Amino acid sequence: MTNERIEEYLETILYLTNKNKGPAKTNQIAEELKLSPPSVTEMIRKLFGSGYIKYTPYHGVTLTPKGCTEAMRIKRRHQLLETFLVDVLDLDPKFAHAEACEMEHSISETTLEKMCAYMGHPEICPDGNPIGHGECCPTEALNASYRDYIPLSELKEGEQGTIKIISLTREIKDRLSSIGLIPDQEIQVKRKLGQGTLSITAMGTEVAVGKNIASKIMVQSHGA
Amino acid sequence: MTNERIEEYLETILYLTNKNKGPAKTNQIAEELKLSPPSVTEMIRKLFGSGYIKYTPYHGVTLTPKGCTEAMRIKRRHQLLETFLVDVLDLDPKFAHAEACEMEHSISETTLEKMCAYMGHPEICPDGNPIGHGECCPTEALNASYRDYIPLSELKEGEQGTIKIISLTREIKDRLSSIGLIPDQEIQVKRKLGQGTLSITAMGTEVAVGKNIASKIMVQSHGA
DNA sequence: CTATATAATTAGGAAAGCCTAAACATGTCG
DNA sequence: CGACATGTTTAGGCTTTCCTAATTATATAG
Repeated sequence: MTNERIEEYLETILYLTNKNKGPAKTNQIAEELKLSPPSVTEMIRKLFGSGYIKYTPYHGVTLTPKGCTEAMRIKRRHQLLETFLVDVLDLDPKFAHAEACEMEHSISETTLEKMCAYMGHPEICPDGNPIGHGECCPTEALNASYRDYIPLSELKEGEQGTIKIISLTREIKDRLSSIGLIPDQEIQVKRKLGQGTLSITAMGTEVAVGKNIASKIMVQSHGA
Repeated sequence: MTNERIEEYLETILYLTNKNKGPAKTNQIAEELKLSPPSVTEMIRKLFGSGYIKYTPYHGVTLTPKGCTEAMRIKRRHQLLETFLVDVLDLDPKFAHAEACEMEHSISETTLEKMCAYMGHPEICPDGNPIGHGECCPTEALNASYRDYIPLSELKEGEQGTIKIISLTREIKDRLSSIGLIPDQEIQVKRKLGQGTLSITAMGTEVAVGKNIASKIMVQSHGA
């Protein structure tokens, strides 16, 4: 089982190789993790020795299939935790992200699965990114779907979309259906009333949607 | 802020001084934490240096007010987490205890409070112990109330009790009231149907209560 | 093609926690 | 009272992960 520090490095390397569309550099990793470059070089050697990364001195690092599988596993934990913290416990998204970073290393697979089940197996994160399933090396397609889903509160006036209530708890689903909104429903934004509060048409009827809930309903935009 | 290892030691010392009704011995701590005695001696010196414990070489350790406050804070986190894992996520109580041990060090105060609120500010743990509030050095009274509350599933045939649904989630409260059970209600066990399933009378009417839910309803027993 | 800026690595060392083996206290039993 | 079993501490060492300072490799601009 990988330990906490190794997990942190692998996660960062996954993030950077995706961002770079190429190897992660020593200095980048150091900056990301707020460490000195020599510390990173040292750990790189260790990760290489354990078969998690490919590594050419002076040229940077990419994940091996083994390392990528591990990194994706951690990313999934992070995303599920983040989703749970935001959707169930109603934490501030930014705070939830930081908290998930802390918790993702100590939570067990069992507990994570229970959380996942409790939320109804969400497929997207509060930040709009799809939640992985441990598959190896994220494909272009997966990356392309980034931000496919956005919170309802971010739709512009006049814009249309489809509701995707994939990641919400029973509680929020209930509140939603009580105001007449259901998954896969076509909606159009009428007016933005400020601070995320808006007035939309759904199935021909006009509905007001409050700030808190609007930021939690993920929609797929179809433009104006 | 205390670190993870210090928290673990303080928690153990609180547990042992309570159990001993006297100082915690080096070997006890070592055994509890599965460490060698010299490692414990070393950490004891550190804790003493930071003012968390009183320490006389060869005689053992007690908590100072500072140490006790800290230990109680950690104990509360542990208990709240354990309650959350059992009552909300439906984890096996034994597993939840172990998991809480891992998570209690990384979860933030903010998240913990959100969990607490989500559960409706529970006052007892799934194990029947009262959840502390960070008060210093547990009193006799606090210890005396251990196991005042037991799961409904443990009431014997013919025994009476009062329902204390202090630590349950909305979900379970709903399931409860749907079968006609409410907090502070007087009940009497009619028959035990095996495996925790039982038939009880509440407000004059007979109700069947299933295994899962019976083990989560805490009651104060009044005897047969 | 060389001088130089930038990036990465080596060298050497520190702190935290852990270990084993050996020395040392303490309380008890004859 | 003294010897011994038990429990505790000292001595010395190991691993992990981090650091700074100095060195070396690479890429680029003139």
